[in-house]
Amino acid sequence: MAESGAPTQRESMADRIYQALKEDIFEFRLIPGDKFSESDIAQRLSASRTPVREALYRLEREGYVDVLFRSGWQIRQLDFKQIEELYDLRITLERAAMHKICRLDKPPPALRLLNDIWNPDAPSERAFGSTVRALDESFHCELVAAAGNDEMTQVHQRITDRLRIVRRLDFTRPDRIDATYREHAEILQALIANNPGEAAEKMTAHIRTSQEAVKGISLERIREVSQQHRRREPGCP
Amino acid sequence: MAESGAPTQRESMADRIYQALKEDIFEFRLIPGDKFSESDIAQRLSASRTPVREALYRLEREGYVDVLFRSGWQIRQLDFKQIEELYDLRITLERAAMHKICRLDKPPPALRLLNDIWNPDAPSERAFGSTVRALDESFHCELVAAAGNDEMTQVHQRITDRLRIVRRLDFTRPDRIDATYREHAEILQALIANNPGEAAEKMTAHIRTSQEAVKGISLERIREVSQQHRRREPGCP
DNA sequence: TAACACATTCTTGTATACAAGATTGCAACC
DNA sequence: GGTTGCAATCTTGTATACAAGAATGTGTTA
Repeated sequence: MAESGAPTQRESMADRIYQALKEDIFEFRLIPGDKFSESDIAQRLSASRTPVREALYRLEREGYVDVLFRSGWQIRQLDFKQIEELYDLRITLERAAMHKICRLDKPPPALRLLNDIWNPDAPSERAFGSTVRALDESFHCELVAAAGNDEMTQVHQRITDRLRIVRRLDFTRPDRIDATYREHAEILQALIANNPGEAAEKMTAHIRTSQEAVKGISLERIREVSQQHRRREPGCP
Repeated sequence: MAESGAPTQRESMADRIYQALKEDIFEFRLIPGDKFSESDIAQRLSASRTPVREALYRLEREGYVDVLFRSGWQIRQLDFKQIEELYDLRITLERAAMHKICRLDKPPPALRLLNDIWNPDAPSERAFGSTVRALDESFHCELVAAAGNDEMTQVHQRITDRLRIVRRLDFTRPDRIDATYREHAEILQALIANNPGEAAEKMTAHIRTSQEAVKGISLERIREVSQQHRRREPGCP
């Protein structure tokens, strides 16, 4: 649905700023601890403070930034307890999705489509690097969406966004990529065989692996990656 | 925790307006379909448009109002599919909470406290009417909180808020109050007996009952109740 | 009466002005 | 050097001004 039918309003300035800032965070151009003021952003993005504030408050409610009363804004620090809890909640939702999918009248088309990706006939069709990361994310999101509860899908999407930053630091080791293909394939097989219990167990184990990998992350690691990114695409803030 | 220790900032105007509007919605002073402008609210609450907008956008993201481009704001219509999905998600979360509670090292104190309320030694200690409604809400919220995942608790709280409007129209028939006491007591007994499966099943059935009761709700019913409220406390918008 | 044209009013979205207070830099002093 | 006092600057929170366009009411015409 590109450019959906209702052109009630062009994308507002506030939306653009929101998107831009969120991308800055995901791309490590803004990292935890970075401080800035509303005027900084407004100047950089050629806007006034009003839409900037709107975007920032949205990001604040979603957990990405903190506002310090009369002392500027700050990219929120990593909170490892929170990350654990978000993973935990993700597991709860995705397990529930497994059961819901198996209770559907007929298997959703997404199952076949995903199976084509993760059970490729020719192993050479496998993707690499950052593509796998994006594919992995959409695997989980599409499975939850296939369960048919939009509210659940939205909550899950918000969690996925929130965890993207730390997950970007994983997904480097090739053995994990191999394992991801294998585990996704097994989950899909269990779903197609209408075995929700097995699918849920395999999904739990799969996510726990990711959760474990993320535990080693530190602010230093983020700084490193941020530096690498900056060197590759210079001229940014 | 009244007036928590960090007086970093007095409650902002935007916060006050947000709370006031949310209460207006919960108390049926604003009902689905009602239209108004930012200036209306600003004048009524003696503020400027800026904090009003902030509050409104927050309410919009939480699903309570819609902004119509250059045509004012509107209390969001009831969406029965969404209500179904929210109930469904609530069941998912509360079932998960049952299992989490039983996996804790030792039973949380909340269990005993809740048991004192819902398994009262003397049946005469039972609460009535709107008190039961509030107690029921906190029963569910506190159980989820007892599971120990703050992120889950927050998501659940948001869902609870969102469903409060329709749940207020339930909880009138005395037989439902009796049943609520019985069902809550049974859930707590199952938890104390460390039987998560049974607790989850009973919780599911309990919530489904509420979900069914809510299905009969219509906009007309809300209008009626709104009129009653207005008559009782006149002088409001 | 019904329908159309036009002008007025109203609405949001954005930009800017102002207020209260936090932060910071610097000079003076021990 | 280390600390204190103070003023200049910066910051958010709120109020207001303006712009583009939607909604509405009114007068006119048939």
